[in-house]
Amino acid sequence: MAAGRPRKNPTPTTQDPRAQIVAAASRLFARRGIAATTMAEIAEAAGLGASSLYYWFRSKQQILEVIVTDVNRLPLEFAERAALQGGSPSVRLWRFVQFDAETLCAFPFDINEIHRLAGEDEVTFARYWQERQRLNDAVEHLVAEGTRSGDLLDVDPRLAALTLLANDEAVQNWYRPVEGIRLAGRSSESGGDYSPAEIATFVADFSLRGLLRDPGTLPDVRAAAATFAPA
Amino acid sequence: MAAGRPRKNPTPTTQDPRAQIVAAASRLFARRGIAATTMAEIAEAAGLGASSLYYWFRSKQQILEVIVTDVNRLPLEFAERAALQGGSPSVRLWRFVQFDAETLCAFPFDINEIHRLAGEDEVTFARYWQERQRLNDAVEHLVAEGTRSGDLLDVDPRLAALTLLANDEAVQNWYRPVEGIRLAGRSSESGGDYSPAEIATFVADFSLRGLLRDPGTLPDVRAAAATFAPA
DNA sequence: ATTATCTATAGATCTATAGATAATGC
DNA sequence: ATTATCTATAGATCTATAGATAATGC
Repeated sequence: MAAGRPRKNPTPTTQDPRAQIVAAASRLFARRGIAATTMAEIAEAAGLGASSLYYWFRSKQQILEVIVTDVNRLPLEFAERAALQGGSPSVRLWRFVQFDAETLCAFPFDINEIHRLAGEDEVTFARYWQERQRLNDAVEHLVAEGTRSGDLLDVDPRLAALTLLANDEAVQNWYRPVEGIRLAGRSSESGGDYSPAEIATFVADFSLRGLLRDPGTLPDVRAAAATFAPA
Repeated sequence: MAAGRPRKNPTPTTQDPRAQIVAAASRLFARRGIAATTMAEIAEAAGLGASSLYYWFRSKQQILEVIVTDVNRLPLEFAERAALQGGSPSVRLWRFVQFDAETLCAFPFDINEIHRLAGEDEVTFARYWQERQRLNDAVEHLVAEGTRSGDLLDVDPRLAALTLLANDEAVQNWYRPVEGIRLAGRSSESGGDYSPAEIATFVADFSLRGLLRDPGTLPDVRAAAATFAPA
């Protein structure tokens, strides 16, 4: 209908087109895959004509770049805040794994597809790779600390960090909060569904038990993690 | 140059076009993603003209269907053979996880993308979902058995099975045997690379430690698993 | 004047088919 | 006659740009 310029300064406007485009693209990327989503679909979902999209973003990659930043940023911020909040290395690690897994449940992108696309354009995704690096390093560092303190087994800290992060992301391989998408798991009659928090706690328990020198201390770790949970 | 019909009966011919197409498509799907791979690229990689491909396969989905069957079939066969070979539930589980993780290292498809595409066409991929089901059930059953025997902790067997399978597949999120693809992990100067066997063993140890009632028995489990390894 | 939208469309690419052509086996 | 390939191309779709148009703030 009407063309023209919407309000901008009065309030930061929840209608900000960039934010709406990003939100629409997020939903579509998660549901149909990034490569399979067209600019026209994104535009329509954001309530724009197909070509108006190019006024805000020059390409699909640039939309993806904005989205994808959060994948690393949220866990990274948590990891760095958690480091300050204290607690033993294993407590901090439990907290991190629980947060990371739960975050990724709510963020159902295909990490593999993201890595592929981000790998094809290292310029646009420079920040992504940089933060990904920091995340890897932070977790590796935390594991190494735990090993040194005697909390954790004497594992290869880098391999352990990669495995931990991959396992958190792996939840995506079968958990789908989006409707209309078939679950990899059996939709059995009883108890077919799990909540993100439930899944994340399971993964955190599972992971820590896999690393703790004395797995019997897991209940204490869990309790301590709950107490100190950063806001 | 020359058109015409190549030999067929004399020997089963390692040149079988179907097999070559599938092999070429596998490589491309793994490297560039399924959605991003065109029929023309597959044809060229298989040494065919773009249109000759349609003589063998009517669509990309039908090529994928052939490929994707192995993702479930190999672990499934292993799981069912392993069940006959005996050993305690935890020994069989260790063996399975090690095999599954190592297999998936050599099979670098994006499981998430496969699930998405296979979910969009349940007719073509009926067999895939059916075998996927059996695999889930087999692992769930194995975990339940271990819980009953007292080998394993009293976990939710379905959630544990989903997590185990997802973790094996998660190795794909950072392990890439294909050249030219950037690793998610840090390419640190020293010891940046791990072999599939090494990774799979780490994952199996990690997973079993996460489930064993007495993680101290892990070395025994490992030793027994190695001894009884099915051919 | 600036900001943001629209219509229209060029150009690239991709899927899939039609129909000609060639080699082999009967 | 059958099997398998090729060339050529129609038709669909997608990206991205050009240029007109409209609303707002100065």
